[in-house]
Amino acid sequence: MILKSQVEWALHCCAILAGLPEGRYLSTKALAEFHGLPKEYLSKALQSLSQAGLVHTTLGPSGGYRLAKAPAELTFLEIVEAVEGRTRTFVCTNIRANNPCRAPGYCDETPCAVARIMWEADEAWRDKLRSVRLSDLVEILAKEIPSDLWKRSFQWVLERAG
Amino acid sequence: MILKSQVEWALHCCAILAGLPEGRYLSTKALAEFHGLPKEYLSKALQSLSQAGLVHTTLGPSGGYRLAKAPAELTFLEIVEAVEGRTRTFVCTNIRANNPCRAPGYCDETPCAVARIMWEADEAWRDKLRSVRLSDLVEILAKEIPSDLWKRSFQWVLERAG
DNA sequence: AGAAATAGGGATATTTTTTGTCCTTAATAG
DNA sequence: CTATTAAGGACAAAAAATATCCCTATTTCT
Repeated sequence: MILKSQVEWALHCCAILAGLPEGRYLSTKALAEFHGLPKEYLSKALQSLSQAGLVHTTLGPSGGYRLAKAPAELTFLEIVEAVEGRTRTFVCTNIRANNPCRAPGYCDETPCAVARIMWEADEAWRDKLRSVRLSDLVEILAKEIPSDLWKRSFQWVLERAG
Repeated sequence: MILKSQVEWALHCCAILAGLPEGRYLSTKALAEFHGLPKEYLSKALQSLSQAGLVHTTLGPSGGYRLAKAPAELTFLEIVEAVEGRTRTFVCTNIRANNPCRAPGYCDETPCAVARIMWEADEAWRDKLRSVRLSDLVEILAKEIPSDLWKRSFQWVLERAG
């Protein structure tokens, strides 16, 4: 069970978009080139962000993506779920229903105990992701990325932002 | 990203094995029949439990599986990891290394910040699973499964345990 | 000794998911 | 009018999940 690589891509892209000046847009092409990713496929991840309402888009030359809200209002969970979906990581197929000792028409009232426990763990994972904001990531990056690289990257993005 | 169905199977099988009297064994055949699962494939999940040292096995008629330790000493995490593996759910492909602004030979000192955050969430998931023991599950099941069904199931298993 | 049942594990097949490419359409900027 | 963009559908390739089949060594029972 491994998350799609698109999750990683989306998070890094959002980090870049977080640094974009107000009202400007960055294209799939620029984001793909910056991260060394296949443009067409990255596009699917960005479309997921768009459909989830996390980013705004514009068409035409100088078009592209920008965040739909402030980095402090955008959580990791929102980004992860936009790409990966909201279905729980544990799926209960209710195999207890196959127990040969059960009465034929017997119907369960509560979800399976195994599933409930697994879902609690799933929730713990989501709680953690919900507690981290995009702005937290940007703060960390600003601290640990060498300032010259940080500046050059910022400049690189600005030159390509519509 | 969804866990293998074998995880569900392994958890349910361990719950059954937890009720097995000291020194007795239950076969793949019985476990598969009880849960309505494909015997050959379930066998792979049980082999994973065996390789992880969570269960003991014996060969021959009356052979099968029993827990290698008390249900109170066996955590959900151990079972899940035995089947699903111990690799983290988020894999970092270090796409920051593709940044065109980086100096050619530049080498990162710390893991990517995005990965660190995702791994923390992964740890939260594992922490939760580690906090639940197989005996906790058995307690819950004992409470919510109708007592006649519980007894019949126990009997069913006993009749097939070697 | 022989027959039957078992776990272990290798080989293979099928299905689903992930990853990726290609192309068309509508919108936008210059 | 042209170039560029996002959106999205169709399709292809690769990887992973889900099986199935078969052989071997071991154990139990007769």
